[in-house]
Amino acid sequence: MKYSSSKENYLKAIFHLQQDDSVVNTNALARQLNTKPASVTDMLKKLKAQKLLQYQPYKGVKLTADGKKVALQIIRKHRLWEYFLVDKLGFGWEEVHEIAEELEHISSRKLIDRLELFLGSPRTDPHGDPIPDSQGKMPVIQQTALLDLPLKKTAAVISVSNQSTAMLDLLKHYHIGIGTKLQVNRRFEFDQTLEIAIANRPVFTISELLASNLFVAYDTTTA
Amino acid sequence: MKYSSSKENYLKAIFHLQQDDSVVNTNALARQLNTKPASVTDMLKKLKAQKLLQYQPYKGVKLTADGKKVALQIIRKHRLWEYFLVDKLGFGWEEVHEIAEELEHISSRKLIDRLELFLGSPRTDPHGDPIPDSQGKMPVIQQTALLDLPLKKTAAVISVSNQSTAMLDLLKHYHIGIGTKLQVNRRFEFDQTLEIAIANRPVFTISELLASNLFVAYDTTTA
DNA sequence: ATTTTTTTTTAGATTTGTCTAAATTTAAAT
DNA sequence: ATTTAAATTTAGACAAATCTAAAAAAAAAT
Ligand SMILES: [Mn+2]
Ligand SMILES: [Mn+2]
Ligand SMILES: [Mn+2]
Ligand SMILES: [Mn+2]
Repeated sequence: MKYSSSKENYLKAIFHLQQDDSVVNTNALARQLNTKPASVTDMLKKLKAQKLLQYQPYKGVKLTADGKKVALQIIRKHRLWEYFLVDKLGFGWEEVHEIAEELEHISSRKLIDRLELFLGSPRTDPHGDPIPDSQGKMPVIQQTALLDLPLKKTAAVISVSNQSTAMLDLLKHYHIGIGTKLQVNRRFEFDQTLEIAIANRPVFTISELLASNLFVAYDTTTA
Repeated sequence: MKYSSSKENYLKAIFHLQQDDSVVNTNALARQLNTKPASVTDMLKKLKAQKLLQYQPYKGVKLTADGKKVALQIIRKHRLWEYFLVDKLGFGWEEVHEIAEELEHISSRKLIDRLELFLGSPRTDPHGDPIPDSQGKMPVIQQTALLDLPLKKTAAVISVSNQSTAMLDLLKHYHIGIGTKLQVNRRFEFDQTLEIAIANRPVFTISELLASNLFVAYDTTTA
């Protein structure tokens, strides 16, 4: 029931790359983990021997129920620590990911359950991603792409799908974060740029690329 | 400037075994680290190559200034995390050591400095041991062995030199912890047992072995 | 001063996780 | 249907950290 940091990172990466019941390829994994395809193949054999994933040579890989369970515990730890770093220690949301990559491998179950309580059982991490509960159940958060938001409708940013430092830097520049309330004034046809309005601030425009990575929630009750 | 967990554990163990400028032997280190003497020799050669310690075959080992600096940073992290676990997450002081053994290897400097601030810059950990500051300077805490405490003098427990689970269990049983105020009523000559009095509690006796591992502070101003 | 015991080091293996280079399989293009 | 290209796996090597068994050095005992 105890796996190396390396194995935990593989399981987490596979989980993230695995949409629905699709299969994950060796090269994609190697890219995600900053390693070489040959190393991935080696590790897949070991994880298969531990029944954490299904794997047939050349045919890609998929987590078993056991593998998913482990992955979800790592994700739980990662996101709770991120919340701690931002909410309790005052870190910016763009600097916590790296540190959480280390903290997520601390093994004490009791520690993480108490941490959750201490934090007040938050439902999402600082990037808006849902935090699995201690059973590994991850709440599905209803979200709409910012690109699909009707004009002039106020909505709150609830998650960002790309969390690269470059992207988070840009969001910081615009002062956009999880919970920021905004609306789309108009769409410019020429380059698909969006004009954004935030209360008490001058309007500004953002690129389609940025918008495509922002997800929002808004009141859907019929007026 | 970044060392493996294993190397950090070696440096910390040597630091703890090294009184004043004395030399540490291979066997003592092996015992402390739950490893074999042959493994210790291997590692000492690597640490010497990194100039973290002075080592001549058969002649024992001693930390260099650099080695001490690294050891003190690990000790700082260990004790701050222990404080966090007890003070913020509500752990008992006897259950935090193991978890801190893992947390002490998290590398972010910024994390530990912010943690210290968040905790209010405590001067000692839950076991009464002093916490080195970010420069690695460790405050010396004036302490007296409980065995040397004059009879009927009230004193506060400030540290325990043996932190085995067995010992901490026993202290828990007696409801003795850091900060507990007590006095020694009398010493029994036959087995050197001490009779202890704590306000609002029946008196009880403790063994000489236990007493020899307890350190206290008391008012030394002349009456 | 030898002999015996203890401590420490060396020699040679092992495990885990990684890599490069070469071989193999699968997929795409002609 | 071949040929070419891309993806994946194998073969062999390496670094880190550990171990067992044997050799060597130092310390203790006679
Ligand atoms: Mn990680
Ligand atoms: Mn996150
Ligand atoms: Mn440790
Ligand atoms: Mn402690």
